[in-house]
Amino acid sequence: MFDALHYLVAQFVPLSDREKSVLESAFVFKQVPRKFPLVKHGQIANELYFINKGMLRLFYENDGDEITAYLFRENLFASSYDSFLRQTPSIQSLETLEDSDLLVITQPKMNELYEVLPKFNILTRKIAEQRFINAQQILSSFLLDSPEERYAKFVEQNGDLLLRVPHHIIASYLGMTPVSMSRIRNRLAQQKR
Amino acid sequence: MFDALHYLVAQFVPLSDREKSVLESAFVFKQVPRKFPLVKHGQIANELYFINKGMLRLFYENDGDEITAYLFRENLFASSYDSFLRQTPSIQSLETLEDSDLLVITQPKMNELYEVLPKFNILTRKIAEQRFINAQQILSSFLLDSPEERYAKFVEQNGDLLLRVPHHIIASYLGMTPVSMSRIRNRLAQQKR
DNA sequence: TCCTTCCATTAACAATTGTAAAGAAATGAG
DNA sequence: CTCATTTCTTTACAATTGTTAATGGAAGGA
Repeated sequence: MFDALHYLVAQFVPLSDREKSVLESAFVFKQVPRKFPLVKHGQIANELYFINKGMLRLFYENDGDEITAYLFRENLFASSYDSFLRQTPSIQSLETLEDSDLLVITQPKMNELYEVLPKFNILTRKIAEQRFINAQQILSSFLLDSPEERYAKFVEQNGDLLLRVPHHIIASYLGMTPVSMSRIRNRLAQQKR
Repeated sequence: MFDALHYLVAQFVPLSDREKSVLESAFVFKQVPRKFPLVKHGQIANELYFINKGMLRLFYENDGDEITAYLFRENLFASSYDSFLRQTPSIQSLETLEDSDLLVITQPKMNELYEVLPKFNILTRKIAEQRFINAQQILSSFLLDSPEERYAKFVEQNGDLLLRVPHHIIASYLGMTPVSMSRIRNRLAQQKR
């Protein structure tokens, strides 16, 4: 149950067996169905999720329709970070896209871990740094690439998601409408022929 | 010379007079002219800058033309963060937009500070967190707002920069061409009448 | 001060995107 | 298995953006 978590943590900071069990005890296993709301916008996010199985989507609610901010797959930590970090009402919502197996840690448990296991500071800092670098990469794609190039890069890096995630959710993640994405798909398919 | 720096640091973590002087001694004052290159893309960024006076721009070089990634004004830390944090070749360039007064700290000096002044960890973590939240805000503007709304928000928050920074540099920061930004300015000006 | 370079706007045209609506196909819940 | 819902694509039209080029004006360096 904790294999994937330990594997990820080990990439950032090595832990002894005893430290590993301390880490494990801070998490609670939770199985949630598809379309399950984990954070609603306006609420304060007080849980951080490690995804053992399934998929989560972080999204904005913009007068009626939903705009994807990020897609989290297996073996990633997911949360409405700004809300979780600063304990402020979230401007985003977090929901499962599939039936999911999650390891859940609460904000109070996090603070306990910081005291008992100082190395945990390094882990969260590195995760935050990675999130920043990641956000910057996505941002650069909006500045440097055309919608067509942005879609092409997405397929390169996350092609499998086209079969797992509804296209209109991917389209809003790429900053375009489903109609426009369908046209781009058509254009690229014809270029290949 | 260090007033603004101390003021910013105090917002994150309180320092004693002795700690302040330790902090000061890690920085070197540097006066650089307009259009001075601080980091060239491909190089590893080994300096972090606090801006006492002037203005810096972080930008991508995309076959010939330059796309603004961020504009740094007075009283901010500036750097090609991903390169500085991970000591990898920078994909961005950093340059002054005006004659600038900078406080410079090198990567080795930073590491010394971490050891002598443990509180420094908190400071850099919070700065990194702020940068992430900031990047996410900009990204959300690309997902949620039209180019026209994006320009309007920029004017609200950074209107003074319209008089300090060439418009084509702002346009690329907003993900549009100077021509399109000029049209948007025209449209918004007519709505006011 | 003069001269060169840079800069902002405008125009015209092509290309792309958004919007609204409709239909076909796939999916999920009971 | 069946039916209602969701999802993807296509079409037609309006609106916006990108591109290229030209102009007048501002700014910077010697």
